[in-house]
Parts: sequence; structure tokens; C-alpha cells
Amino acid sequence: MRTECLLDGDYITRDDRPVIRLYLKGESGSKTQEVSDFHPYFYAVPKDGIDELSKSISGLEGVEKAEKITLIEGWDKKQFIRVQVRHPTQVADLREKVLMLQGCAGYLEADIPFFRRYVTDSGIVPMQGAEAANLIVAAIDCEISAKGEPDAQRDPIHMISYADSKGLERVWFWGSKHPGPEYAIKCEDERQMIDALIRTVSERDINILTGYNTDNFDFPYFDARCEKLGITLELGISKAKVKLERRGMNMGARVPGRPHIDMYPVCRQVFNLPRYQLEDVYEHLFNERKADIKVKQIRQFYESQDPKEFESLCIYSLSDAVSTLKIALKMLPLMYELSRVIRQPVYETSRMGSGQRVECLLMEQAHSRGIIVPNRPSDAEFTKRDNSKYEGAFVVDPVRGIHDNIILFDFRSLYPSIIISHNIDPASLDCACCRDTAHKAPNGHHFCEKRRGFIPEVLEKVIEKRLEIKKRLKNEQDAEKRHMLDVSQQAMKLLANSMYGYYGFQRARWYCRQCAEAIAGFGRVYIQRTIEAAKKAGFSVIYGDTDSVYLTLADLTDKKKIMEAAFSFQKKINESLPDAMDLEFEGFYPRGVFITKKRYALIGEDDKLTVKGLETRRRDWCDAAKNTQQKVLDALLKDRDPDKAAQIVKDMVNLIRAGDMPLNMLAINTQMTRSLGGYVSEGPHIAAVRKAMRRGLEFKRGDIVTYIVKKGNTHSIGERAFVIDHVSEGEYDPEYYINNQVLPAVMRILEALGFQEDEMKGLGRQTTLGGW
DNA sequence: ATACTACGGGG
DNA sequence: CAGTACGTAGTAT
Repeated sequence: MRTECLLDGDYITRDDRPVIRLYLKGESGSKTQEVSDFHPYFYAVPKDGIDELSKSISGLEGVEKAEKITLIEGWDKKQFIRVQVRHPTQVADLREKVLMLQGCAGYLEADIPFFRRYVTDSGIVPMQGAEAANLIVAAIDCEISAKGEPDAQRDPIHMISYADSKGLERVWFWGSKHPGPEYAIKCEDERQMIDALIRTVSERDINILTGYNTDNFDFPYFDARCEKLGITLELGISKAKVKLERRGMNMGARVPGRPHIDMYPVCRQVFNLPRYQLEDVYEHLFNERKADIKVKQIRQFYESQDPKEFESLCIYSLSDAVSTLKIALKMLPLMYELSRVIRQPVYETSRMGSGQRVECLLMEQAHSRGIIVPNRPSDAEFTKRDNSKYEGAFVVDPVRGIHDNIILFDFRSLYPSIIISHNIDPASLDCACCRDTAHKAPNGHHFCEKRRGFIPEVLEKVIEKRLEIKKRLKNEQDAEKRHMLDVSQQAMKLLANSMYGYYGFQRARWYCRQCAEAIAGFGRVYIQRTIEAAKKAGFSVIYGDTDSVYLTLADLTDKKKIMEAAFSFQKKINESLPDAMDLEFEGFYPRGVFITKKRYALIGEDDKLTVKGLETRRRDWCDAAKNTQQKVLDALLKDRDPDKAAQIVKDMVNLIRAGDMPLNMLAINTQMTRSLGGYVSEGPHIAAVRKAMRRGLEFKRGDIVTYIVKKGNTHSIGERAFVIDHVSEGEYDPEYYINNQVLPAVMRILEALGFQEDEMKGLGRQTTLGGW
């Protein structure tokens, strides 16, 4: 039995050959193991005459072997050519050369990263034994005391905080005359401070590094500072340096041998919160506020003459690392378990969306069954899928307005059962053998009733595993083991519940619109039945979409009685549903305001708001708009007072119109994401930058542009946009801020309550005036 | 109407 | 061995 836990891996090139490196944690700490007898390969699809094609492939430069192989595609066994090449980097080139050959119909599995290919083929389970391996986790965080937005070319890192699961807590800093608290260590300079972090991580042989938004802030910043200082950020095993990778629009920071797991993407994946600031996530998980200071105070406290203020900066900094560590210790077991199930390193797993995780699971399962993996969609195919939005998902339009005592039920778990019981799979779709006999799905398609589809089979395994874990959980007494089992069943649930969405996921290799439609169609039947039963039991349906339904119970006002009714209804429904299907109770909300499909706001018993589709909490909305929206929601949900809400808006409109609104409330922040020459279409922020540059200000890629829309005799917002330094109080355009900022943020809410825009603008009610 | 650009987290 | 997440909204064209 393997006693080592595989944390991560990659490959290097030696003598022109790839050598896989496995990063393991063994009994005596980290170790690296090399594998040099694994070779890259892909499959070529023959048109006809497989032998001739095989022969011409063998003749290509860089091809080591070309052998016939039988694999399953859809229902059928087919012959392919397995093309083995010398080096992974040749695959992209050779697959195109192979495609150009006469008699070649295509290629498959030619886009799977080499290490990932190795993990799948070798059968190694990443993170196996992670719990027994007693992994050491360290959280890091840094502070920069910049004036405005930190600029790595200009502003040094002043403080690094660190907390690990073996109990060490540290703050390193430099450039302050104060000694700081006992856990703070004063360094000579920035270089020595970074070195102290690197030494600590290496000496303590840390296995997992974590942080909050470290992918996009701390590590890129560290990287830029290290380059500036002429040092390398050697946080990996054997002094390997941190590698920044592009992952979509964002970055990922890979630390060889010590997987870096950023808690921000993890929390976004797992929780559904209105905001994901470290404080919000911490409060959500632990029900307590963590120490917090404003960004501006960092500079003030760092430079302060008062040792107490410097100390509070240290306290804040350390609390960020400590709370990130706490969050990580809570979340990592789930990531480890997902990593094991989908057989992917935890670095990748933690950054994947649910569609990608499902796909990894399917790819691994396909390989072990001898099923060939379909290609990812081409750009053209992707667009085509985008334009063919499927119908049939369950939606009940909301009853507009304010509702009290709302119960939320969730029927996500219906969908996996539907896929399994109806054998919904792209290969079983409209099979010839059951054309006349099979039961038809609501969208008119049928699914094979003789042969089990691959995806339903994989899903069934996941569901069975979850039920088995839940059974074990029932009989387990030990708290720690119970927790592990619970995390494990959660992982299975996440995967199972993602399968329906996967069929409609544009990037899916096993995308199948008809399958998604069929599932939605079957689902509607169960959901309608549930809704009818709910109505019979006295509930009103306020809103429903895809996998959830919001109910109220009109004649009851007492929460206890409402909950009793809700649970008794849930119990009754669940008794009538098949075993694996569960109507789940998701929450009770004292009040909510429903606008349209996908737009509503709810308040929880803890006074916390859940806002959907109305979000203006972004830096490209001005504070005046954001604050007004927040106040309107508070007036509606906390005070249940629509007239108060309307008055808030009217007051704000009047204030803006009078020209009395301070500029900082009207500032709009937008990032300049490329250099000036790189724009095809230039928004207001770029127009403002161009004008500011003519007046001597400097802007470069990555800067946040803060601008104000001024009065002027043009419609173009860009022409009237100026950076805030070049605008005086009172010069702003009231109409822009009223019509394009404040009203859009609030009207979609107030319209649902019967208010009209003109009334808010002080033009009175059109209908009333018209009557006179 | 369509195309382009930006948002989140972090200091 | 791939790739600019993801879903949505405002402004320009």
C-alpha cells in the first residue's frame, strides 16, 4: 500500500524526453519521485484504410509508434490509431500534421496536459491519504501601504503575515521604528522580509499554501517585487519558484510541490453569498466578525508615530492570515475529497467550476472503460451552442412585490435521479433499437431502454457512493470520522447535482442539448406535482426557477407554525418521491421583494440580505447609486415601508439635481485593462484618460481610472468623462447621475412596487397629471 | 442591433 | 498536449 500522498506533479525535459515528477508527502516529509517511462500520445481517426494511414503516420518526424487500437465511441467499438510521440510539446504540431494526411478523419484526446494524462492512465489517486498524512497548511498575507492603488513598480511590500496549522504565527515587517507585538519580527529591508517567509516555509516543510485572493493579488505582487529586487520567490520544493499562469481572465499561482490553494475561488464555488470579502466569508463560516481596518488606515498606521497604531496594523495583518487559515482548514477537506473523486491535483480542482469537475470525472471514467473522450467544442461550435438556448427549464414568474415569511425549497436532487432512471445520455439518445417501443421524453426524444448509457452509469456510481457514505454516517459515533464522512457525501452531492447543468454547458465535451431538454421536461412533471401538492396544502408559490421554489403560507403569521407546516409538507412529498430524490428545505426568510425572473432580494432572520440580479456593488457604480440601492432595500425589507423607500430616492434625486452631491460620492472607478493602443472600442474611462494625459497625468495598463461625468452639450458620455482630479465640486452632470446611476439601481426594484420613474424625478405621477 | 469592455476578490 | 472563467450589464458603434 502506498503510504505517500500525491500532492501535485509536473514534468521536466531531460535529454529531450519528458520526465514526470510526483510531489509526495511521505512519513518523513516531502519527497519528489520521477517517472521517465511514460510517453505522450493521442488518437488519429481513420477514414478508411487504417493500415495505410497508420503507415503514413509512422513516417512523420517525431512519431515513435503508431498502433491500431479498439475503443468505444458512442455505442460502437471502433478502430483508431494510437500515435505515440517523443515529447508532449510535439502533440499540438503533430495532430495537425496527422490531420493533413490522406485518409485521416480527425484526432482525439490531443489536448490533455501531459501530467493529467499520466494521472489518469496510471490510476494514481491524488490526495489519497491526505488526512493520515497530516499535511501542514500555511496561510500568508501581505500589506502594502500605498497612496491609492498599489503599484508594484513603486510601492514595496511592508508587512507579511503568516499562520500555519502547527501553530506558528508570525508577522515580518521592515521600515518602522516600532518593535510591534512579540510575534512580529523586524527585518532590515523588504528583501530580508521575503527571505524570512521563504526560509520559514522551507524549514517547516509546508505542504499546502493558502491565502485569500492570492492568485490575483499577493503572488503577482510578490512576483513583481522580487523581479524588481533581483531575487526569486523560491517557495516551492527544492527552491522551485512560484509560477504565475493565466487561467482565463485571471491568474493562478502554482507553487511546485506545495499546492497553493486560494480560498477566494473555493468560497465562491461552495457558498452563495452576496459578497465574498474575507470578512464576509469568515462571518458566514464562524458567525463572528474578524478584525478589520480600512485600506487607507494601512498607510496611516504603518507610518504612525504611535506604537499602538502600528501594533493594531500588526494585529489586523495577522488576523487576516489566521482567519484565512481557519477558513482553509474548514474547506480543504472538501477540496481533497473532490480531488480524489475526479482524480485531479488539488491545485486544479480548487480552481475548477462545476462543469469542469464533472468533465474530469467523466474523462477518467471513460478512460477506464475504454471509451474515447470527445473533443472540446471549436469556437464555431461554441457559438452555435450559445445561440441555441434550450427551452423547458422550470420557471414560475414571480408574484411581484413584497412577501413575508418565505420558505425556500430546493429540488436539485431530482435531476440526477431523472438522468439515471430515464438513462439520459448522448449515446442512448434516439437509439434505433427502441425507436418504436421506448417511452418518449416530453421533448419528443427517447433514450435506449436496452443498454445503459455511460453518463447515467457514472452518475449512479456517485449517487450510490453518497448513499453508502450517508449510511455509514448514521452509524458512526466518532466526531472526526463523522466530519470526514460528511465532507465526502457533500462532494458526491456537488458532483451529482452538477450533471444536469453539464449537458447544457457550452464548453462540455459531452454537451447534449436534447439531453438537457429531456431532463428539464421530466423534471417539470415532478415539480408541477410538488407545486400542486403545495397549493393543496395551502401554500402560495411566489417564485420558482430551475431547481428551487419560494413558498408562502398566507393564513399563518407565526414562524413556528409556518415551519411546522413546511416540514410536514416536505415529509409528505419526500415519502412520495423515489429514494434518491429529496425536496430539501433551504431556508426561511422573514421578508423578500420579488421583481422579475432572476431578480429578487430577501432578508434572513439574521438581517442579512440575499440579493439576486440587482447587484450594483461594483466599483464601476458610484457610491451615491450603491448607497441609495442599499437604503431602498433596507427600507423595503427591514421596515416594510415602500413609501420610505420612494422618499429616499426622491431626496437623493433632489440632492444631486441641486448640485450639492460631493464628487467622491459620484466617482466611477474602472480599470484600464490594456494599453491605450489595445482598444478597439473606448469606454468613458479611456476617453477620460486620453484627456488627462494631454494635461500631463500618466496612465498605464492596470491602473484604476476614477472619473466624473461633467455637464456639457453632447450626448456622448465619454466626451464628458474627466478624471476626478480635473473636476471641481458642482461641475458634475446631475442628469447623468440621476438617469444612468441612481435610478437604474433602484427603479428595477421600485417598479415592482408600482412606483414610476417620473415620480422619483419629481415630475409627479404621469397618470394622475394626465387625468387633470 | 451588435460588438466591446468591465465587474468580482486583494491593498 | 488547452485556455483567455462566467454570466450579465453599460456604452460605443
